[in-house]
Amino acid sequence: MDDLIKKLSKAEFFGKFPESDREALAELAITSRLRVGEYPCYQGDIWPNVIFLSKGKLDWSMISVAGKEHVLFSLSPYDVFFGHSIFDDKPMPASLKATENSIVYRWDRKVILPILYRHPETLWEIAGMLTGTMRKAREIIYGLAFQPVAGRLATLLLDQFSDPDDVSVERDLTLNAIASRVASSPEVVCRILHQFQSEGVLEVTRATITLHNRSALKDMLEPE
Amino acid sequence: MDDLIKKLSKAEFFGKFPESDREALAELAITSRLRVGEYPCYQGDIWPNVIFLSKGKLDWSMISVAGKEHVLFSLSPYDVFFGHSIFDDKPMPASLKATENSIVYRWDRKVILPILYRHPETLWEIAGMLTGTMRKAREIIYGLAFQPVAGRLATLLLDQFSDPDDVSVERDLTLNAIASRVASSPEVVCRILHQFQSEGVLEVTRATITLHNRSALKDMLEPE
DNA sequence: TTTTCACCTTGATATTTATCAAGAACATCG
DNA sequence: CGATGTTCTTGATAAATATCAAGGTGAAAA
Repeated sequence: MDDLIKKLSKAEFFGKFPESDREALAELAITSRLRVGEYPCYQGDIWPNVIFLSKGKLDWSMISVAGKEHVLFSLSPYDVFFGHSIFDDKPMPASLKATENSIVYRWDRKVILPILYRHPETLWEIAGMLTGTMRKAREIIYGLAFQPVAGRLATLLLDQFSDPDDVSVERDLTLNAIASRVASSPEVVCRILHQFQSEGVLEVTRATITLHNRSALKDMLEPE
Repeated sequence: MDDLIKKLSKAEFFGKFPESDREALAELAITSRLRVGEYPCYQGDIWPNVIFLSKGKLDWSMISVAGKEHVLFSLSPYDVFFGHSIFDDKPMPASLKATENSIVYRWDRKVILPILYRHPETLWEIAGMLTGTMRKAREIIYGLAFQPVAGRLATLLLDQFSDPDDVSVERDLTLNAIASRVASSPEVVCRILHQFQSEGVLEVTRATITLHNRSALKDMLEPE
């Protein structure tokens, strides 16, 4: 419990709250333990909640009528997520799916709204968070509208190698997982990865990816 | 001036404000007249403003490094738009472009923020508006990730024929304009339009489009 | 150690989409 | 009314992507 209070203080959003509010939040939180593959919230649900991810990983993903999945982004520990329905009571436009065993704290609108209203700046901060998500969505649209699969894959890789010193990463994503993030198929991803390899940009083995030429990936995105 | 106060009261967002606030807003608004093709805000600008469109039409669109344009949605009279920068001081992710001669009222953050803070519920409403745009973005992503051009075109047409009684619309969009909304090229749009015609779904002339089979368009989106 | 299973890899092929080019239809303006 | 410029249309072609199928690889479980 004290543990949760401390964790909340590390969250970008709740960190700005006064300690007393965090205590109240910790008091009211509903804890869930999620197994890999479970969905705390499913596309189409009315789900007026706020969650705080304490441990694990959640994917925010859409599922098409044909059954394909597209992962828009993931939540990591200390992330806070506001369900769309909390603002407009309409169905959720995508699903949350646990890709690791996770621990999640949840508050219903009825519970959290009074606390949020204690300090109006908080409400303004919410708009800031939502703007952040809108910017992410914009990047996704940009990729889909203007870039070929190779470009989207390059973006994803640059994201994985975000630390300029890292030249090698464990492959924690399967080809299927990658495909569902770049809106393509595992076969195509496989081919492009090997094409990058043949161009000397990187090296793939079953367990790792080693980056040899970061700027080649960047140039692919902003030609010049 | 009184005119503006009255118009503001018809806006979804400002309509919920007390009259006195609308008066203050009308007082502080900066008016711009825009010609077709002008950009009140350009992708990359820091633009911490709120605008109210009184007359005309504005497109919210992204431009790729290669120079292609993708229109995400349009603003119509009485729409209110919050520039992303107002929440996070970062560059705007897309541009606003006048596609008709327009009249726009604008408030800078410094000016409007005190008024918004008068009533905290207002701040919550903002989150609701942003959620609305996020839902639009979600639809766009869904189209790009899961649907072929024909499907996106079908969605756009159903949108144009939103009134179930309308079977014929003036073509106010050129093939180029349509292409930049479905992220494709005018040639491809032209072909698909004629393909729809040959299937008896609709009829295209230079000036109008007549819908013969609305459900065929819908079935295209949700196969079954 | 063998079995099993999920994942990766590659080829062959079909489909979709983009692009280039050229001509036709139409509207506008002098 | 003719000239001009934009928009539409269509063909030919190339490129990108999806899909199906089959076999390979490695890790974990029995």
